[in-house]
Amino acid sequence: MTKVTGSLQKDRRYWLLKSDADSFSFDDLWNSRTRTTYWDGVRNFQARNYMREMQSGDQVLYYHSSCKVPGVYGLAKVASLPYPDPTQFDPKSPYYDQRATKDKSIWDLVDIAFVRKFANPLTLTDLRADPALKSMMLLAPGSRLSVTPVAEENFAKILKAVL
DNA sequence: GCCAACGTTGGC
DNA sequence: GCCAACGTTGGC
Repeated sequence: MTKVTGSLQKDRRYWLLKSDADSFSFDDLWNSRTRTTYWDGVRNFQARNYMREMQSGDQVLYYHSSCKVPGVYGLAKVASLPYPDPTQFDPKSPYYDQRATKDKSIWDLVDIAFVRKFANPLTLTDLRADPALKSMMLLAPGSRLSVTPVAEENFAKILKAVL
């Protein structure tokens, strides 16, 4: 019997990350000293599981939610392997999780680095207007996941539309 | 600010 | 393991 589990894992190298524009926008990332941030505070298991699949260099669409014009505002990339989210251990953090121990991290994160800003965002309306993008997880009815994989062809289409 | 959709929690 | 209650998300 050959064990094939590992090789069957889908090769996802493109992602969409949602950020509440009020808390940390793409401009905040641009204006930060290192132009890199750690994506803390993910507290949804499915989102976490996607994050655990991330590899350094994966490309990231940076999406603003809960704002006047929701949409993709810039391009970023994964700049680390997944590692424990330190806020889960901090009783003073709103993201504190008392179930987590240093030996058993429940919530993981990756570093995200700025790549480039778009002259104009590709808005949610734009995304919905393109039938080719209909399969995007972001656009699924009722979808609230803050971390979703993006198919390579969709990623290419979005970049082409915006650059 | 509203509200529909979703995830999580906890009583049973 | 069901499911009601609750909290959160996020577009509008």
